[in-house]
Amino acid sequence: MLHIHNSLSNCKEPFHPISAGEVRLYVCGMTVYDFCHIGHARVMVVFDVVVRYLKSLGFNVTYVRNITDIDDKIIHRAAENGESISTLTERFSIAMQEDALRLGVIPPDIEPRATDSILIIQAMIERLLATGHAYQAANKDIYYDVSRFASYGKLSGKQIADLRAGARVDVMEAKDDPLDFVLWKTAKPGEPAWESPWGAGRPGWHIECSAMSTTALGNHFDIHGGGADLQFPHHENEIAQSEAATGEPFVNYWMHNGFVRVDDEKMSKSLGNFFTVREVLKHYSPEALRFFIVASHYRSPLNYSNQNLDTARAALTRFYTALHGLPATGELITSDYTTRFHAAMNDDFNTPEALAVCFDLTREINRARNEDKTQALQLAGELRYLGGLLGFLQADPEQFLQGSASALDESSTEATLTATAIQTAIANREAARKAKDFKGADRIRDELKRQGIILEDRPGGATTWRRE
RNA sequence: GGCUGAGUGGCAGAGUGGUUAUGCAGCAGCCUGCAAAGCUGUGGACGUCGGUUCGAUUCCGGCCUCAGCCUCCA
Repeated sequence: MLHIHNSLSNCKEPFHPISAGEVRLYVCGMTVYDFCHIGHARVMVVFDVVVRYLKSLGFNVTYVRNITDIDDKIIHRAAENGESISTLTERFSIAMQEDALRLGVIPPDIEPRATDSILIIQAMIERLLATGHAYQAANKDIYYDVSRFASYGKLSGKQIADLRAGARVDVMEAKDDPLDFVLWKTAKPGEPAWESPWGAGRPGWHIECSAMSTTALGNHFDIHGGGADLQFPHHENEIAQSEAATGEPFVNYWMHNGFVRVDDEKMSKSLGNFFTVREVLKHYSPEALRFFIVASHYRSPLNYSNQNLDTARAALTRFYTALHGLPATGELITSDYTTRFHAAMNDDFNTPEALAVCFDLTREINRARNEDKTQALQLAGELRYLGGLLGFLQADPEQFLQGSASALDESSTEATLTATAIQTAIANREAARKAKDFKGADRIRDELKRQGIILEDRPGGATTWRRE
């Protein structure tokens, strides 16, 4: 039985979908004005694992992840760059999708954009005005009236009174209450704008997710996810908007992933301490980055460091070394390892524990490979299957082991030996060994090692190689 | 200040009221011409002070430290 930690109750709860056999899931995607950083990668990978696992349990999953392509930062950045908003957002939407693809993230079923959703956003604002949950201020902006939504704060565990006490006063705002938030912003001269009953303007940030999620998934759906920083106010506001506009409960399970940190500080665009996905992928394989993310529980903080990425790479080498020479047989036979894996994943997607099972299975494969090849093949198939549920171990082991970890780093590719050159060196060493010229043989091996090539003499007499 | 969450062995990171997490690194053995890989064994831990208990790293309370949210942010 799958249990999910629900931010609404702050407890693990048994998961029951609204419609048997179906899961409808919405995740807040990114605002496209810059490249994805590791924090974005984490959201994408975490929910990719959630989706893969839900599917493996037999659920028919509808996964929606939006793209925010209009907001103040986008407007500023486009102005800074001297490019149009659509050029900027198109560029970074494509970059984001490329990054996701390289990380092995299965694309969402629906990827709505705010600017394609203006009409449904306006329709939702109309309903909120009609039911008295929103008002037009003196400056023509439309605001949500938080005081009209009794359960405001239920997701973030905040009391309206506490929020008011700590609210920062912004004299420029025309709100009735500092907690009210904008649904429709009147355009200033030169700003992008859409016509509306309330004048030309653009949607506020929160309303787009309410409009897009309920349009794609219905007024009431199963899971809504995103980074922990969105819990308040973004998700709190989404609940307020959606439930006021539809009169129905909005979401049953809220999932929030923890942050990526650098030196124990949150990685974020505003702090400027972020590493972009493409930057990291110059030095590490996408699979290593994915392993690094999955090796921590999704709600825990994740500290970014080269050392942790190196560990991830070493772990993958161990897996692929075990899989090497044990090709897929086509038939999947599962064992107790799969049972244990499921028990871990059923416990709020406990991927570190699931990985521990994979490591145990790996040891079993290594034990079996020389004694019982049939069993080894079977276990290898099981490992590939379980790895697939986490989105890795699907590559050809030889390719993984012989592909340079930094193959994407242009500066290092030119110095890399070709496979043919390595084979030649191995043949020369073999000849030296046959002639008992171990000094000569070792010289060749040391030379290869110096260039990042590790030789392994197999029991049968064959020599295999891999890159460090 | 309010509200969350966290403090585990050299590092990363799960978990549990009494019995092996797991990976990397270390040590020893097997294997090897020597290595590498692999296997076997092994050392090393639960912020702090109290309480509950036959027994707590695990439950409860105080304290200390850290992070996050309360403002754009995944």
